[in-house]
Amino acid sequence: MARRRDVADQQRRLSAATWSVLAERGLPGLTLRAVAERAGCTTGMVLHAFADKQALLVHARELLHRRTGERADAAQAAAATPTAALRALLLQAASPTEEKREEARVWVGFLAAALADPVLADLHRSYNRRFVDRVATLVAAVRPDWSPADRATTATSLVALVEGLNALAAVDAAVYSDHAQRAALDGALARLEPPEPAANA
Amino acid sequence: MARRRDVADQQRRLSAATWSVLAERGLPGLTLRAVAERAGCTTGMVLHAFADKQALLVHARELLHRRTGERADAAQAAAATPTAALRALLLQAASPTEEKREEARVWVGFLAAALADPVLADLHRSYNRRFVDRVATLVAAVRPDWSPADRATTATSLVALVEGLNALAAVDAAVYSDHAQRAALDGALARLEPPEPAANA
DNA sequence: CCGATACCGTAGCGTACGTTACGGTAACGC
DNA sequence: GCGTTACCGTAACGTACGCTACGGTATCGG
Repeated sequence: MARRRDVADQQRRLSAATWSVLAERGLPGLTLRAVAERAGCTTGMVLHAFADKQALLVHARELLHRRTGERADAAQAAAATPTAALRALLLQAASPTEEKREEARVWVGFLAAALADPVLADLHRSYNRRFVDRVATLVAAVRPDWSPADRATTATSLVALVEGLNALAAVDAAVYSDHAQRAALDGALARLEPPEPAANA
Repeated sequence: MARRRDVADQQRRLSAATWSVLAERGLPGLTLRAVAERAGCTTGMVLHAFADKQALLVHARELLHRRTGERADAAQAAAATPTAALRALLLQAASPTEEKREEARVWVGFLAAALADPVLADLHRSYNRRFVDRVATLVAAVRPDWSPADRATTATSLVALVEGLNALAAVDAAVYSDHAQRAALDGALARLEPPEPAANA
């Protein structure tokens, strides 16, 4: 062995460069040359660290999942009740932060890329199902009286609404404004909270 | 002038070839060479009819809009009441037809492409707002007692839910099955139909 | 019946991409 | 201290893309 440089630091710098390119140029702009230029190295080193373009794509997809996952964890942890946690988890996805807009754009890009790339499609399914499970768990905590089928339907509906809002807001921020997104989620969440814990029907 | 061949027929054949390529290879596969090969001609003629790659993209985007618009018209026309029309319009978007899966995939591709192409972004905004207006009109007919703000929120929510379901179903048909999509839309539409036309609250 | 003209196929240019082969260089073992 | 070895920059190859220049061909006007 010889010349052992800081592999972890390289990986970190490449991750930062990858996300920087993704946020600025979108997924079609995520070329090996762009990542190398942003990281201050050459394509040789990038391919030495990733071996393949698809490995870079998988890494970038994991970056997106980690970002959204950490934010979801934080939103859930800050809430006291399951109802508040569910609300925080979903509303956190509809915020006017530029960081969120970046993530929404990147998410749309990966969604489109997954249509032609089976590996990315598997990743997308896995991550999305994890999100659905997260929402379904909170829904079960909020409404344990509902049937599992109803809870599952509610969870998938909420996820579809959130992702739909994010995807549409990425292109039309005027119609799908922050206010519109919050109002849409409030309306959907209203079906979970009965006005009074009285007798059913 | 000399040699006037059937321009309309050429346009029709190119449209069919364009959609065929789009459905099969997705938007990244929509190259001039692919369209030419599918239409049985060469890139020279394609560029003679479209002058530019972006003109082909715009034409393809209009094709998608026309397809979805015609289907929406048919769904609305077959319904008797505004409630049924709204339901038919939204449910029509959630059907197990392979044709619909194609359209959903193409829609996702154009959504992602709009993030980097201002022309496609304008088209997307225009078409999507037309869809929102269509839904909003039906919502206004169903619930004239609601405020315009509530009706607008409901319309954008329904559109976001439908597009989110379609986009997610394009990648994960198991979780977002036909049954799941119908159940999600039924739940969202339930908020529009009060159980009895009794007094408010 | 023939020249002019609109049409379109052929071929290729320039570019950017992923990928690879190779050489230089710096670090570790002995 | 030096040879070995891992590491990475350089350069280029092959491919596919959008696009264009040019020439052949079929069609219409006279």
